[in-house]
Amino acid sequence: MTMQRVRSLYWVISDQWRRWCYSLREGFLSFGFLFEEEEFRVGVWRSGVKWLGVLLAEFLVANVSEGDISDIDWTSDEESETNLEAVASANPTCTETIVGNEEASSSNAARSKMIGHFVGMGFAEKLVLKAIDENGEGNPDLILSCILTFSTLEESPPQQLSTNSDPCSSGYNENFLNDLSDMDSWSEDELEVCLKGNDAYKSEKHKMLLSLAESGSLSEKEEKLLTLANMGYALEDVEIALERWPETPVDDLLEFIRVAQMAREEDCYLPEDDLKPKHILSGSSKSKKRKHFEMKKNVIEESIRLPNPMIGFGVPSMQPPERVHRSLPQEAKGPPYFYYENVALTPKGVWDTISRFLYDIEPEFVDSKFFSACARKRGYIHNLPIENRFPLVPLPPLTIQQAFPLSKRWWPSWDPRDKLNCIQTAIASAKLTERIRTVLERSDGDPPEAIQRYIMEQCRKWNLVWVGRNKVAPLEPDEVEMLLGFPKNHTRGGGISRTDRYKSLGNSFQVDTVAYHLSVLKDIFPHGINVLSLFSGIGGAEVALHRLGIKLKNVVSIEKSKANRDIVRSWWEQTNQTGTLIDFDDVTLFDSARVEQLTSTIGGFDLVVGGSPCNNLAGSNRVSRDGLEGKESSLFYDYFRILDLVKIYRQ
DNA sequence: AATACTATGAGGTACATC
DNA sequence: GATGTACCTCATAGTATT
Repeated sequence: MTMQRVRSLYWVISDQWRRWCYSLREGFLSFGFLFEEEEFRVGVWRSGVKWLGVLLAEFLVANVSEGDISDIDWTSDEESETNLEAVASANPTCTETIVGNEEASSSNAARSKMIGHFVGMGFAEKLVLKAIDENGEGNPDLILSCILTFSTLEESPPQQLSTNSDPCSSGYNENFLNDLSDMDSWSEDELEVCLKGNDAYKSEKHKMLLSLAESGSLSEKEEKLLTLANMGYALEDVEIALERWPETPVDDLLEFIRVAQMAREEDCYLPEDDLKPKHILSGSSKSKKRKHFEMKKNVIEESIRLPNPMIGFGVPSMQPPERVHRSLPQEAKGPPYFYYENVALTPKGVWDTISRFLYDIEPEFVDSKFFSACARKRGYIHNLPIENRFPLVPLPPLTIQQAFPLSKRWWPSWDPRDKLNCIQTAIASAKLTERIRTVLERSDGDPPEAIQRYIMEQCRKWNLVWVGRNKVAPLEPDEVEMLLGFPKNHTRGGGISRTDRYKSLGNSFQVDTVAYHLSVLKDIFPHGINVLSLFSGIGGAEVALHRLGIKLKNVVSIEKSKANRDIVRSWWEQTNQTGTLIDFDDVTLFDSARVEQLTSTIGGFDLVVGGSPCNNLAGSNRVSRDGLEGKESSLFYDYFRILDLVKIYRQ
């Protein structure tokens, strides 16, 4: 790793404080790097580039936090552990260490936990202590906000490297990076780590392993090591890979190693070649390297692709895809189980970000057309088992003709549709359908092809169905309810307008799809579950669980719209639920105190379910399709925040 | 004041063709 | 590969009507 490479790292923070902190806590350093004036974000889902980032980060952490770099002006205050230590504490054991150093007189375990929590997020302990002293320990959100204020006051977030030397701010990054380039300050040990890719080191270690193998005293890990080394891979790479993913099969390790090698190949462009491991460079021409580089770029852009057919891990009506097993990272495993939903066709990079926050779990993209007569392409990220799912019965109609048998009589032969498009929040006006009718009445029999094309275009655009001779109409609200799997008149009453019914329905889950995924909970929780439902809307998740026959013990529902809350409340009473329904209106105000209180009251949430606002992601939005940072869609981060709190308090 | 209507494309994916 | 074609999308803001 050349120092030039290290210098080109920069930290993606600026106005994105929260993400940075959380990513840090998750163990993924959320930084990017610049290469030839192009920006690369690190941490892209399942792309080799993330691994490159992890590799770089581990290198930095290993070599700096453990070493004694005397000329870095961290601080004169020994209490300040520096944020860098917190970076190291992306490894949870390190967090514990820091908490453990906390004076034993601090018998208050909650305080300790709290400090550890924030330090683990990457804040300097000094700031954390200060914030806790000022705010007490009762309200973590307040403390977080206070810490952020301190941090912001003490620095201006670096877009580029500068010379900020404040140890309590991210200025440490800059010092740390700049000073890394100063080789004089490196201890011999550190240099040895840098150099250990060279041939001498490699062959010696390799020889040692070979001799151990002869005596038959190799551990499983060493055996893997030797296997890969014999295949010609650098021991250095194999060791790093094995250390990080000890349980990983050899095939996956190979991919990691390949990425590591590509990382070093990139370094070939840079002037300082001294530290380069020679075994990787031999015979690689510049054009070949360029090819690699471009390939990696594509990896970023195409890191998440939609499956075709869009059936996720399988749907009832089709043969399951080849892959029927998945392994989740330890930290993602339930309980609590969680289920997150949003539109599949977002602006680029959005699902990468969402996945990165939700434990790097691969999104399951499913089109509800396999569960309903209407399409609904959505992505779901969850930690539920994917074996032994079962669908709701009765199976809903899967074609327009089955769903609307009366329409057959009026359906013209030149309208080939058997599925409706995605149900949205607005419907066609009566003017449009009237226009279509008058156009059609001008011609006997089939209209001219141009007219047919126009009408088909409008029918697809507005999801129109044939309801009479020459007469098309938008779906009625109760028909939408049926297509989405809700009971008839679910959204009726309560003073809600027709327009708002369409809006609420258009923003909802497709119940059969969600229920199919949630069905595995029935065996896990035979006596019922406690549900935290964020962005509940008209209660798609609740209806799905109820229809699955899963008893709802306690449901805490957070929904902004009063009309929607009333709908869920009304449904709750109509269905004679024996559990308790508690509702809140503002997800941003749902803080740790509430989570703690509710957790202790009901005994822990078993499921956190929700689909965060899509309006800044959805293609229909021509005004404010701003991506995940949009006004409403950024509430996704609250989903993550609250899920995180639920996990903390459930322990 | 509440509700209904209307104008407003970009940004993708998927597939065929060259 | 490059290019062209067909198709689809959990919406919003302003205006008109009830």
